Formats: sequence, C-alpha cells, structure tokens
Amino acid sequence: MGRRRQSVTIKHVAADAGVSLQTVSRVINNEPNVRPAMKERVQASIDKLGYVPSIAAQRMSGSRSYLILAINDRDRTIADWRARDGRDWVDQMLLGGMLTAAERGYRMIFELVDTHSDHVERELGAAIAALQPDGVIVTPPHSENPQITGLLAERGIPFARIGSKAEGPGIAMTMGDELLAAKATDHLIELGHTRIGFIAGSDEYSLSGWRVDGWREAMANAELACDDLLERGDFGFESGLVAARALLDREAAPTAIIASSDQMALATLEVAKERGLDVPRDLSIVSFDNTPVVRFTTPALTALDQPIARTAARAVELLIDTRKNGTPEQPVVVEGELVVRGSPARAPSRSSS
Amino acid sequence: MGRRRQSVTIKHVAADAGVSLQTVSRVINNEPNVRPAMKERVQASIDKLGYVPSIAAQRMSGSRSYLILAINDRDRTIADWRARDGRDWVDQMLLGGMLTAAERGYRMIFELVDTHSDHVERELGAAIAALQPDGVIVTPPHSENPQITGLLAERGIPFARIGSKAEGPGIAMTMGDELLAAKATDHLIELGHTRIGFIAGSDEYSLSGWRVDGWREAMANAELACDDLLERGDFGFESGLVAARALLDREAAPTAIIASSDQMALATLEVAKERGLDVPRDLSIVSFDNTPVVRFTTPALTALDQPIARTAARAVELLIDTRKNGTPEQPVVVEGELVVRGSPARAPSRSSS
DNA sequence: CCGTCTATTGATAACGTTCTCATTCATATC
DNA sequence: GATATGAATGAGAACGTTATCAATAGACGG
Repeated sequence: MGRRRQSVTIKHVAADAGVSLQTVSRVINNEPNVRPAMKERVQASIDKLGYVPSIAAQRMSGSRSYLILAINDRDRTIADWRARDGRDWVDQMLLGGMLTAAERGYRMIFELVDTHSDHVERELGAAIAALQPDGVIVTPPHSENPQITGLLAERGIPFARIGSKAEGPGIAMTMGDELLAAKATDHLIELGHTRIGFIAGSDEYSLSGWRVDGWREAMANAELACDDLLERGDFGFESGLVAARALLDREAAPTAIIASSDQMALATLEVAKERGLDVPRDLSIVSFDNTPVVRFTTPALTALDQPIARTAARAVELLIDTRKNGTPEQPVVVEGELVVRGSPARAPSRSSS
Repeated sequence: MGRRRQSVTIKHVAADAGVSLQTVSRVINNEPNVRPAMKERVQASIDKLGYVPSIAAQRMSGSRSYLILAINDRDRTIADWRARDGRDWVDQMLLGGMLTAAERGYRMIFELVDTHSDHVERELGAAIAALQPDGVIVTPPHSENPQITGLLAERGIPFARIGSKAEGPGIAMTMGDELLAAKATDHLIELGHTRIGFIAGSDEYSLSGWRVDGWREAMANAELACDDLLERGDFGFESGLVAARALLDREAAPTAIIASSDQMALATLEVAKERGLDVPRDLSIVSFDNTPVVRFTTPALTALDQPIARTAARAVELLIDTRKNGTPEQPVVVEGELVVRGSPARAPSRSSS
C-alpha cells in the first residue's frame, strides 16, 4: 500500500505559473503584497489545473486546520435520536453550521461526549489532539462544564459556549431564554390569564433558571403573583407529567402553563386530557423548543422556537473570525420567536371578577 | 501567528520509551513484528503521556486520513430540513455512521452537492482533494450519477452507492426495496384487499422501479391484476395528491394504496378526507420511509421503515474494511421492516363476492 | 546620484507521521 | 558449522503546505 499522492499540488501550480511555492501560497491565502498581475497569473494556473489545497498539509504546516468541532452530549443525542420524536441539536447544528462553514471553506465534525463520565477530558482531549480544530462549539450541558471549558482555554482553541452567559474564556451565546419566557408570559397575559404556571427544566442547565427569571419578571411587570405556580422537571416527558399534575392540583390551579420543553408540554397535554380539561378552552399551554412533534398534536402547540441552527451558524462565523476580530465581550444572543398555534386561548372568565 | 504545535508527539513517546519513532508508529497501528514486551513498554509511554496521533500528519505521510465523506443532495437536504417534517437522510446518516466511525477511530464529514449542476465534478473533486477521505458514501440520486461514481473510481477512493444495484466500481447497497414493497402488498392481501394501488416515486431513482417490481410480483403471486393500479409521483406531497386522485377516480378504485413516500401517503390521506372516505375503513394506506410525521397523523400510518442509519453504519464498516477485505461482489442489502400502525384495515366486503 | 526604506518574491526549514530500506540478531536448514 | 531465512528494530526520506528569513527591485528623500 504505497503512498497516496495528491494529484495536483502547489508544486505543480508553481511550476505552471513559473513562480515559487511561497507565492502560490500567498495567493491561496489571499495575503497582501502580491502584485495584481502576479496574482492573476497564479490564479489562472490554479484554475487551469484544478488545484485545491490539502487541509492535512495546511494543518501540518502549522496554521489552520479548517475544521470546526461540535461537542454534544452523547446520551442525550442518542436518546433524542432513538425517540424519533423530532429534531435534535445535532441535526439542527449540522445543517445550520455546515452551510456556513462550507461558505468559508471550513468543515464541521461532530463529537459525542459523556458529560458525566470522568474521562471527559480524555475524550475531548483526544478529539482535539487528533483533529486540531480551529474552533469548537460546545452545547449544554457541556458548555458550563469547567473541565471542558478549562481544557479548551488551556489549549488556546477558540470556542463558543452555547447556553452559557458566564464570563471567562470562550464566546458566550444564548438564545435569549429570559426574553422568550417573557414573550410567552406576556402573550398569555394579553389573553387575560392571571394564574400562569411554569414548569422549569433541569437545574443542571443554567438556561432553566433564566427561563424562570423571564417568567417571574413578566409576571411582576403585570403585577401578578407567581408564588406557588412553579414546578421543576428535567425536560423529559415523565417529569412533565408529575409537574403538570402538581400544578393542576393547586387550590388555585393555573389557567395556563408554560413548559420548558416540548416533551413536558406534551405531558401537560396528556394530564389535561386525563382530567377532562379541554385544551385550550380550559387550559392554555405554551412550550419551549418547537420540535416538529408539536405541529401534530391536537391542538397544535404554540411554542417558543429555539433557533439552534441559526445559533450554530453564528457560532461558526464568530469562531472563524476570531483570529481577525477576537471574541465578543458580551454574550451573543440569537433570539428565538414565539410560533403561535392553537394551544393557548383567552382565559376562562372567572367567577371572582 | 506562530506555528501551532502538537503538545505530545510521537517523538516524545519515542524518547520516553527509549525506542525509535518507527517502533512507536508500529505500535499505534497495531502492526505485526513487534515483541510483546516492546509493545507493552511503548503502550505504557503512550498512556502515560496521553499521546494521540495527529490525523493531519497521518494523512500527510500517505496512508489513511481517517475521514469518511458522505455526499448528499443539497437541494433535497435543505428542503427536508426547512420543512421540519421529519428526519432527513443527513440526520439519520450522521448518527448511524458517526457512532460506527468513532468506534473505529474514524470521523464522518458531510458534503452537500447539487446533482443537477454541471460543477458536480468540481465540487466533489474539491472536497476530495481537500480532505482525501478514506471512503465516500454516496446517497441517491448521486449514487447513480456516472459523473460522481466515475470520479471516485478514477481516484481510487473506496465508495458505497446507497440505493444502487448496478455493477461497477464501489459497493452497491440497497434497503431491500422490492422486498419491502412485497411485504406491504402481502400485508394488504392478507387483509383481504384485491385492488391495491401503487404510487411510484420519481423515475430519477432506480429504487422507484424496484418498489414497483416488488408490488407487481407480490400481486402476481396472489394472482391479482395490477394493470391500471399504478400512478407515478415525485415523492413530494403535491404529486401525491394528483396520483391519489387519479387512482381513486378509476372505475374500479383501489381499496388500498401503497405510496412510495410518507409525503405522498399524507397526500393520499388528504385526498381520502376530501372525498369523505374513512381511513382505514374505506381506504387502507401504507407508506415508505417511516419519518416521524406518520406517527402523528390520524390514523397513524403503517409504514415501511427505511433503515438509513443502519445502512450508513454498515457502509462505514465496509469502507473501513475495504483495504483488508476488498469490496463485496453482490449488492449489500440492509432490509427495513414494516411498522404496523393504524392506516390499513380489513378490506370492505365487496358486493361481488 | 546615492542611500534608505518598503514592496515583492524566493529559498529553506519545519510540521508529525509513515514508507522504504538497511541492519541486527535469532532460528531453521543443509 | 555455514548459510539462508525471517523477525525485530532503526535511520532517513517523503508527504504538501506555511513560517521565517533573506534577497531583490523599485520608490523616495536628500
């Protein structure tokens, strides 16, 4: 099994154009201080020969690898995928990021890592050593794992933390969780609801807290009480059942519930059905995520879209531009929107008003 | 911007173990003719230092790149993704292939290519020149595009053609389309149906023809006529509407319809609704694909699952093992299964029987 | 017209690995 | 015991690109 050779190398181009390797390299990388005529001549040879630089060689020579690595949680990704109940992060990131990366001559590679294992560092370290990516996109819950962010910072690799606002190395990015939660709350308030329950997600994710904050603030702005209207789940369906039941068991049960995930919203829908409550007549529901599933329920759920694809695309851009522009000081917010469907309705007129 | 250095290289390991670079390389690649004691000593140094080979350097030196490239149709992928109505090929392939590749120390990279453009060769050629993948997975409709298969064959890169049975270079792989179509047909025959209509997919894909063949054969085996029970669509929803209407306009309208895609099945469901036909009482439906959408329709659709993930996983294995085992002579079939849900029912008893 | 500076180009080393070939040493064969 | 065979190890070249530094040429000020 002999050496496998590149068909057209920079050498061939240099020979064809009658210049040095270095000059060709300069043209490829769009470096300054190349005379226009020279540039044109070299470019002509490149086009004629159909030359494309080998990214392996480019990486070897010590500059860029043209690879962006995306880190996702293994268990969660596989679970989402097995469930086949909608798009997962990997899927959204792939398409959102891939196209943007491709435009800039970069490629995306995915790596699944277990957050809870003690070989996080080894797994991630191995991926980095093997690939030497120019940038890394880290998704929750990894984005707030100091083992991971620490490793990346130490190796000096630019990275984006999605779902993290903390200061420190790396680009902090969020999808505007408070704003979204407030948007949903305001929407329900406008419909006349005053008792709006909230099912929070797992504590492990800071964004769970931000969403609660957004809801609290919107409630406070409208001078509505939100004590005793909060339950906590873990984003999964089962936990949603428990939380929804708890909320509806309250003396003053909410007339509307915001769930921090589609799965928990589906569970809420289930609980409503189980108690003979009509959605949206008796109970309004709004959820986070907007995975495809929620279009097919009866009624279709109004949901806060998580712009994962757009966020990934933005992250890729920011990472690529890091060498030129550095990293943004402030957290970068890629805001999602409220997709209105049929699950909320005007609040039932109360006897006490 | 200085050279970026690998933290631990083969050199460090060699120094630590007191052996030559070459011996370390042999241990890494599990080559024969290394004394067990030596192997152990080197491995200990590797573990101690946490050494991981740079794939860029490995590629440079002429052997493997440890990259598998997956080629998908750009328009179709983006359309599927925008529609958000279920999983697409890329998504399934990513997870199916990624995990398998990771187990073997390989990575998958995706590339979207326009089939219909005249720069197919340039786009694909550029990706290959840049990445130098050890294997390529080609999906329909690319898998039967001679420009693409020709290019890959010429460059001597192992590749798998998914959805292609043709002889020629590369590994031919199918998901058992005839078998699946026959399975669906038999299922409906068992339920007493005799007039089973079939909506074929676009001519551009050979698998459209295979599915028709499977249906025809199953009908023939049961001595049922299938003349005048075939319509052709393009896999899309709109074309399904036209085809379903045409079938149901027949003098002897079918009591069951098999659609070559979920989208066309959804369209058939729509047409049934539009004509006041109850599904499954008046009309049975079975579809191909089994994307997540079909679980949420009323009734949920019985569908033939396309095992894209499993196929991608198998393709990755076959490609990696190509250097050792060569390529299979016969097409490799990764068969899907019939997922029974609620859209078919026993045939309505006919006046003439 | 000379010296200085800067823009442009080139030559060579370096990156981290494997390939090729050479060398050593032990074992089997005659 | 000499020789052929093969296993185990090592030395150095090679892969394709960019970083570094040197060289050249032209521009500009005096």
